Amino acid sequence: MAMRPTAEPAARTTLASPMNSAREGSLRPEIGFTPEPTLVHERVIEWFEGNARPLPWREPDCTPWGVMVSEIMLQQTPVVRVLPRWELWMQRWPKPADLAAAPTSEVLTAWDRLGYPRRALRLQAAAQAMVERHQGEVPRTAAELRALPGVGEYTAAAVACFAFLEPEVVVDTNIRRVHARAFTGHALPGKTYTSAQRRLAHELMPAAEPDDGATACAWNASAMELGALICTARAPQCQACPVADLCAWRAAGSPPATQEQQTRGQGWAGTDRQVRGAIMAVLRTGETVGRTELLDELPLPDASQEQRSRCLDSLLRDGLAADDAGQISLPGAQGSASQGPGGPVAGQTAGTGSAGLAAVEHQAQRLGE
DNA sequence: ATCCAGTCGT
DNA sequence: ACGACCGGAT
Repeated sequence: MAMRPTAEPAARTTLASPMNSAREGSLRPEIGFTPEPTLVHERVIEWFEGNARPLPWREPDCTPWGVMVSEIMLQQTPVVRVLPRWELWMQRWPKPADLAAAPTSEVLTAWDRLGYPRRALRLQAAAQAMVERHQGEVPRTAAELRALPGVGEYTAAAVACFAFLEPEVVVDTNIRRVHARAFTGHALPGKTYTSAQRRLAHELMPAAEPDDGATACAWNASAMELGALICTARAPQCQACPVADLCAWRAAGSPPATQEQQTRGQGWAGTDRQVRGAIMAVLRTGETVGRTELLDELPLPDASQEQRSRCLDSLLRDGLAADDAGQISLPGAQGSASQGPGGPVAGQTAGTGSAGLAAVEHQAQRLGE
């Protein structure tokens, strides 16, 4: 696992591909032109070396805990909104044990307006589970990570890969889109992650030596970054894409997304999510208020009494709020202690400037020490 | 209205 | 497999 700093980048090693034997691609009747994965790997990884954003959780000195915190915060949340919260979070709770011992009210306040605050609850529950089951350390394997609260298929693979260089198949919304365009020839991947897409993602992984996760991780990080910066959902920057000439979607004439591929909007105004968010915004100020006053002061004139009440009850059930004899506040002490029936959701149970592949290499170094 | 490094319960 | 779950920006 240990890689010397002067070692040749993993991307330079020969990449074997199980798919096509042709040098540049193949013509499949039902799809059209399909590029040779090996060539795409080489191009995208090289592009990543010079174009990756210098994100702190990709720095060589970032701990696995820092990687994990970033992955949770980044769920359905853009990088620019995560950055400041992540910095404060890591400064305040540099290890899982620190977060595990923190008052939940402080955890939710620090989460601020990142959205989906149940993620903060689950992250604290995950930290507590790591203290109990993993000696306060972030576990190394995707299977162990997957068992933690708030860690799904994507996050388990991402933490195992980016923090420990495990050769996991990482598939997020960016990567699904890159695959859909470059290899399947579709404008968008569709709403649901299908088994066919999962199979394709596995087939597309570079086949490196069994013990070398660096190449797999470089491909994961590179494809993700390409989707985030170039192969974006709308107005992709194909003129700056390193594989524009290999892209199946481009080869097909860049057909627009079909109705099937469109993602239905979730809506916001008038939803319970908006009302819950408004309640949480009040509680985050640190205020402790009577149930009636709290519901009355919500800045949502269109929300019915019934909806307000229902949303507060759901927050109490989720462990995002606490009710002390009619006085509502953020939940006080650590995580699971005194909650309503059922308990809280959490329950128990790049080198500085250019970063890029250099960061992956440095991670390898650190792990080898 | 759509998108964003998704997860969870039904 | 589908909907709920936050919030800001385009």
